Amino acid sequence: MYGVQMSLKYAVLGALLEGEASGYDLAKIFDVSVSNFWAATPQQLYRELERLAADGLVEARVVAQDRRPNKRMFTLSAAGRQDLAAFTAKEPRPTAARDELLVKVQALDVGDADAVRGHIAERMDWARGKLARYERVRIHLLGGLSEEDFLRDSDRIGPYLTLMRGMSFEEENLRWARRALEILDRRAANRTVQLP
Amino acid sequence: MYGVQMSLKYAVLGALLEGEASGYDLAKIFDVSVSNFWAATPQQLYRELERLAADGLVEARVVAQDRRPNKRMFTLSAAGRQDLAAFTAKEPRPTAARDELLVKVQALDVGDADAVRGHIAERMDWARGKLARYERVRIHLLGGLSEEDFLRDSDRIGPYLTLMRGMSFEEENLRWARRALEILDRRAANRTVQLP
DNA sequence: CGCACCTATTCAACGAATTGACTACAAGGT
DNA sequence: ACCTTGTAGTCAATTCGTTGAATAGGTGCG
Repeated sequence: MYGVQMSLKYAVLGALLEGEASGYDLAKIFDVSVSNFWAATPQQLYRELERLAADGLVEARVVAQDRRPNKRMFTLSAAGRQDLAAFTAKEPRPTAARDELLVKVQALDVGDADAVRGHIAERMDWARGKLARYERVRIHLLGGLSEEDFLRDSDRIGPYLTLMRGMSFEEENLRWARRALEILDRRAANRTVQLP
Repeated sequence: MYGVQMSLKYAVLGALLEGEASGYDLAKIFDVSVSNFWAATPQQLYRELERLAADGLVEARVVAQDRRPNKRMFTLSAAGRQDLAAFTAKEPRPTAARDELLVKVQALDVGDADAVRGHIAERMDWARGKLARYERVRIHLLGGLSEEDFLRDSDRIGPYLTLMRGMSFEEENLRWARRALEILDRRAANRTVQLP
């Protein structure tokens, strides 16, 4: 039935902990937060929801709307919740990184260093944008509480912890990129001096 | 011929900038450094090398060994080097994250919080090990020079920049994990006090 | 008035990735 | 003699991921 690469399944079940959602809703939720640690396209989500429904891990109902296409809303079933809980106890497999920018950085010395410089600068813009969106999500999660109170009293801190991770990841991205640009610029300056 | 997801191709070509290597060698190189930004299994590498050779981007020669199976050694061809250089100029696609640990952290509140705590602690051990190995690679890359001298004078800084990224990524991992454990432990302590 | 974008999903096709099993031989230890 | 680990790969099956396109009405903008 399922391969070993089944985290998408649990990423979806985990997202449904927030409440009932359509495939379209999930696509948006993934876009703003889940994609930070598990990216998925809408097609993947629709397919996965189909399977989860077939396996009884989610319950589906069709909601007719006027002025809009029908939508199917999904909720976590008791079996789904149990499956998700059991999943948390199993060893996670190590992270598999996939960053095309770094493939380009690796080859920078035989390639177009200026273009790569540009890519790094764009990555910084992207990271700043992501951080701003994360900060909004954070405010929303806290719901008026201080971080300390929230983390002590809330009965649902998982999403906050993963959000913290997303934020510090992007901050780290920025730090690295700043340093890399500094290094590239210093070298570019040296080159122009040494080649009259 | 090729899809749009072609970074593995360039990760391999980039790794061959270091010199001639067999599929087996590449698997080891990926394991210690490249996998930090582009993970690949040996099977993927063998398949990719086959294709690269067919396309004339690498040159292959069979080396007969006694007491060992034959091996095929690959070198970057002029065409391969050009292709790699052209690749660096193109827009990189955004990073796609895949971290199963964070899927578990997200669902921690309905799952086995102690087990997840354990997974985070293991991730810290892993990160510390990775950092130690990176530090050895760093010393090797510097070849006796100070970082400043190396970054100013070397004609190949790409690998150093990606290594920096790998190191700061793991350091960030550690910082996040420490904070997460702190939070989980504080909550666990509160629970035992409040449930007599 | 028209055009582009948003909601909401489905389908088809293809390419990429993952897993497990299998082949061989060598070196080193118990 | 046996077992494990390391070298150096290949093959087949299946799952996963990606892209493009089709459907179909609604909303906002100039």
